[in-house]
Amino acid sequence: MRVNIGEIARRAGVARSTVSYALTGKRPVSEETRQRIQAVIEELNYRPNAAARALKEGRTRTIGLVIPPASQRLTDMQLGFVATVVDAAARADLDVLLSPSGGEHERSFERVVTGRRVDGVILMEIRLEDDRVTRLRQSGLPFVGIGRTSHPEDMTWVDVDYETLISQCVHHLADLGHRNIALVNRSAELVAAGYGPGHRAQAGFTRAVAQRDLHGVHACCADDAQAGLSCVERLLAEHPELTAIATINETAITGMYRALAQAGLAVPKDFSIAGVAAQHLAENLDPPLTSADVPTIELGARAVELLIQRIADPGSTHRHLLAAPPISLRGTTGPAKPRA
Amino acid sequence: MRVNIGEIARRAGVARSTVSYALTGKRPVSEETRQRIQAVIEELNYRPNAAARALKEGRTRTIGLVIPPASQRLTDMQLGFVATVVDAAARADLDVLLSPSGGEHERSFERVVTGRRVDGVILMEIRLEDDRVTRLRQSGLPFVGIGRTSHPEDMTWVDVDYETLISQCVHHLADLGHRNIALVNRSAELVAAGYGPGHRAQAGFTRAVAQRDLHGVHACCADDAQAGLSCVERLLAEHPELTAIATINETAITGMYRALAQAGLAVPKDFSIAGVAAQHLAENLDPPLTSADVPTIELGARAVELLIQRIADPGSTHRHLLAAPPISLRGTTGPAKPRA
DNA sequence: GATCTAGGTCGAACCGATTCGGCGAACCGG
DNA sequence: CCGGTTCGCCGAATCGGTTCGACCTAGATC
Repeated sequence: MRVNIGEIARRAGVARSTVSYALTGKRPVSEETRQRIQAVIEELNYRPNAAARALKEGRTRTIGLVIPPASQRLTDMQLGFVATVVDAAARADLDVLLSPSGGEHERSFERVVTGRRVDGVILMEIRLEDDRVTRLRQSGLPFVGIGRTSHPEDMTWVDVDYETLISQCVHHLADLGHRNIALVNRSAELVAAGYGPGHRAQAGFTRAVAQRDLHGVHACCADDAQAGLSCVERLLAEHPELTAIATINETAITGMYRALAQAGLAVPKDFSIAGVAAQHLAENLDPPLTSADVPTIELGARAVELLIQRIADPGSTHRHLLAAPPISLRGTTGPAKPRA
Repeated sequence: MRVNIGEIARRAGVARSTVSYALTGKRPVSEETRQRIQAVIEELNYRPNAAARALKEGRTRTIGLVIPPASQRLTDMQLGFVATVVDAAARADLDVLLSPSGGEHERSFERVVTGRRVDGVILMEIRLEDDRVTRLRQSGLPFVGIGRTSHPEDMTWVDVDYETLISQCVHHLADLGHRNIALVNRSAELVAAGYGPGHRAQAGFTRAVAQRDLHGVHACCADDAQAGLSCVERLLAEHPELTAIATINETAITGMYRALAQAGLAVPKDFSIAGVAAQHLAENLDPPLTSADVPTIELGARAVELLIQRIADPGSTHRHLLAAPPISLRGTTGPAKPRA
């Protein structure tokens, strides 16, 4: 049942190399022979064995996509990245090997990196100090980060400019008269582990707060609605002066809404909230969130594009793309109104 | 820079085969030699080339996961399946090759199926009549469906028993006194294309409505919040007698909530709603949805398990798993109250 | 008409692993 | 001391492609 190139060659009455050339077009083959070969191929529904080809060619036509451990749910933004990476890769006739990293999944990452299973890697959820980056670098495998480390010059990446975006959120709120603003970050563990967006958002927040001479509160919050609810409950109780929230924690937003509603605060009349989120999520919240819509589609596609370039020319200089989309006003921010 | 088994053998002063045996343990190797080999391997950080191994062994230690085209957003439930499949596969030291199918991505599916890139396939989003199933069957590649066709006996699958579950939802609502209930299905195109859950949910709905002598309305609704909103607006206008909704459309639920709120209907006081959804989603909605929580973790893990069995013994009899989890009451259903 | 060129094809080497048959040395019992 | 095992290792074949050098034939060139 296993049909290989030798079988095709035999039935077509030619050498194996001729079949190969007919397929790849790397040397001319007479029209007549080509058609004979093609007929046999279609009759037997032959496709070259990917492993054999990979072995000889030294490349697998596959890229690795390293995602956060699957057990922890992906955020909407991460999901957007995965979807567009897969999409862009398929468009370039590349397959995508999914590899959860972190925790118990070290083996998977190792296999992908050192087993030459892929031609290159796209790395998500990068930490400021990230040993996966170190591993990839020393392995010589081309890779592109969605996110960047604290020394981002000597690697290729695309990233969201959380620092600027959160800063813009704060300025926007300040323009509306808010003086007491909280930043709801992602989980304390994630931030402690050196999660880049967490740190950069905090930096942008601190900067903007200082520039506008505001009072800022920083809070970490686990990635689920329940955590968002209790986090905002606590903030409201401990900081009665707060009138607005800026956040990068997509997953907790519905919980935040709930906490505000339970506290009798209407959005945006009594309380404002703005953030950085996937457009899809922001639009589908109730009410739709005023947010900087992260262009996951463009970033994901660009990441694949950059990776393809790196694979083609591993020595090329590193390129970067830092996205800072404008804030879309969707009505969750309004003039400041001191709380009762 | 490329270190292969020959290099290891040379440095360790043994034959290549000996290195191989030391690695796989398929033949005894003296402790002394083993350690010498091991030392060299660690020094050079050697890992066997996956393509070469796959070529010789005839298997890739990789499974394919065929997902709906990436451009269309995955539902929470689908995302849950992907996550748990990846997780379970990693646990079994299998890699996962992601392949979007449908639309423009036919090539990707073909590559995966006929190029022997994978040892087996998990197929999501199966239609009642599905040519991908036909293709897989004729290719002889082991596969497991998450979902099933209209002739489900001769394939291996796990699935959610939408028919029973929606029927239970209707009975639950009828028990609460509701007499006029709508089923909000997924998109008309999806149902028209023979999307199994859509048809089976409709069948269960029709059955239960008949059994309890109710008045039932069936509506299709695209997979987003906006569509949910307009769908329910329309239902409320055209069918003023409705007091409850049963649904399998996860993505549209927030929109439905919004429509009810805009119509001045409180849930569950004035209007009830129940459905089939991923537990994570149901719990995080506001208010949390009374729903049959699909055990994505168990189903995903079982699908991988069944696939591993099929790969090991392709001739084994087909097994099935039909999940019908109990309904979790979360407070979106209450006694019927005729609308004003 | 001899030489050159280009098209078309073949045969063999090669990619990096696994695996089978076999061989020498050590060991054993009789 | 000899025949038979067992242990440890080696060499070669193999998986299914790609690719390089070589060869043959026709047609073009001078």
